Amino acid sequence: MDAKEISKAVIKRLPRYYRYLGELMEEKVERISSNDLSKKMHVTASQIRQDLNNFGGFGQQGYGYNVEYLYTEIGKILGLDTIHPMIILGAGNLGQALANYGDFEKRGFRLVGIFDINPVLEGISVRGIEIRMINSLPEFIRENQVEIAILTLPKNKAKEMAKVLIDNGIKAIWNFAHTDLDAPEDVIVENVHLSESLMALSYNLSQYRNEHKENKE
Amino acid sequence: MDAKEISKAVIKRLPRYYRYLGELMEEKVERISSNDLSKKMHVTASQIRQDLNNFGGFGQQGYGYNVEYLYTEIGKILGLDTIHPMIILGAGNLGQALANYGDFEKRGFRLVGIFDINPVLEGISVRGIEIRMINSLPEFIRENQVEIAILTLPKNKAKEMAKVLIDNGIKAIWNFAHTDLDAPEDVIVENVHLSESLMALSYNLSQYRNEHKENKE
DNA sequence: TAGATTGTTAATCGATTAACAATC
DNA sequence: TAGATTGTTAATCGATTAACAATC
Repeated sequence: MDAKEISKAVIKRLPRYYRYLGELMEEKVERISSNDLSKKMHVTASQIRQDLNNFGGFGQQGYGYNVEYLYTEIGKILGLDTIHPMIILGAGNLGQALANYGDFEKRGFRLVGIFDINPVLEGISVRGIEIRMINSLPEFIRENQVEIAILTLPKNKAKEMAKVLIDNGIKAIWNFAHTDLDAPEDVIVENVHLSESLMALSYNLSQYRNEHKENKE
Repeated sequence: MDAKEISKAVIKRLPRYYRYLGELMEEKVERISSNDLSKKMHVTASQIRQDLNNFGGFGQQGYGYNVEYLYTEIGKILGLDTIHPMIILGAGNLGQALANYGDFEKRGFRLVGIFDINPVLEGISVRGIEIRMINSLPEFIRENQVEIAILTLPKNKAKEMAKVLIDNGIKAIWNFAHTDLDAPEDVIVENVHLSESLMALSYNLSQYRNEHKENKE
């Protein structure tokens, strides 16, 4: 009874609603209409109402949406009302940067371990968490009920380590390696391919230049 | 005469084609059909042919696509055949991690400067590039013809600094700050909202759990 | 009550997939 | 030439927008 499947596009927009609602709360705004929110966010009011109604009627006719209530509800939908024990695999620059990013913690993402394959790093602490070696990974995942693994290893190691993670029962992988991972259906993989994002930027840059070249000749 | 507008969805897929073609080259594969590539990438062959034909007929009937040729052509489309001088704004953990990421360089993204607002960091070198203060930014952008700014400042500083960048002629901003930026149409903004990506992962995690709860009771 | 604004259905738009003639 | 595979048109599918009755 999983009702209607929610489209990926809708899911991707939810965190942005959540962010704007958080800002409205900081500004002590109590209620907002889909129309006002649409102007702030540069989307259509219709899309906002459609998106929210996938999850239930959070608004009230003639009134709009209660900001705090909607914020909380979207938080629940996103699973931010639960603690998610999380490890980092790859204690390089990016891994350490993510380890040092404190905001995750307050959304329920609790970093409990950092792992690497390089013995030189063993025992070094990042944000009070000491770097462990891969051989202790299986036991650690079980004992700490780790759900999420952040994968910041180089691509040649990533696929192999993803397998280890999956074999040991990890539920989700946040993948920063420049490769696609093979994972069974019940393991969630969310990719952050930074170089691909930069290439998209680069495309738009070249594109804009070409479009405006003729006019200048 | 900018012909037909290419959809954003297509652009987002190009870097992935580029990555797979690069891997095929490493494996010394000379040619590939849309059908074989579609199996590797888990997309439809039809989509591959449609996508590529937005930019021209790169294939040959009865033969398929020449891997190296297609790789080069997609590289050109993405603007990877040009040098893009680039600066980082925000020398925190993430900024330094990106500075240390060497792969950008070989795609034409040349890091020429790192800036911060914290005077303590002034003069410290990251990857041979010393951290500069914001007051020298305008002159630096002009003299080095900087095109791209990587914005890794905290969100309260990001909007303000984006304005400085734009006023001084930056062409594109790769935005890692947890906020949307206001930019005129001719300035490209590519957002990387890491926490939103993690929330999407979290949603899928909760979702999967809910779908399988009933079965276990 | 009258005005405002949602929830929801219907219409439109765009993107993906299927099909096949063209052609190497 | 026969077989393979593209480029491209047509069909389908899904997502976005518009419209409006329901209702606070």
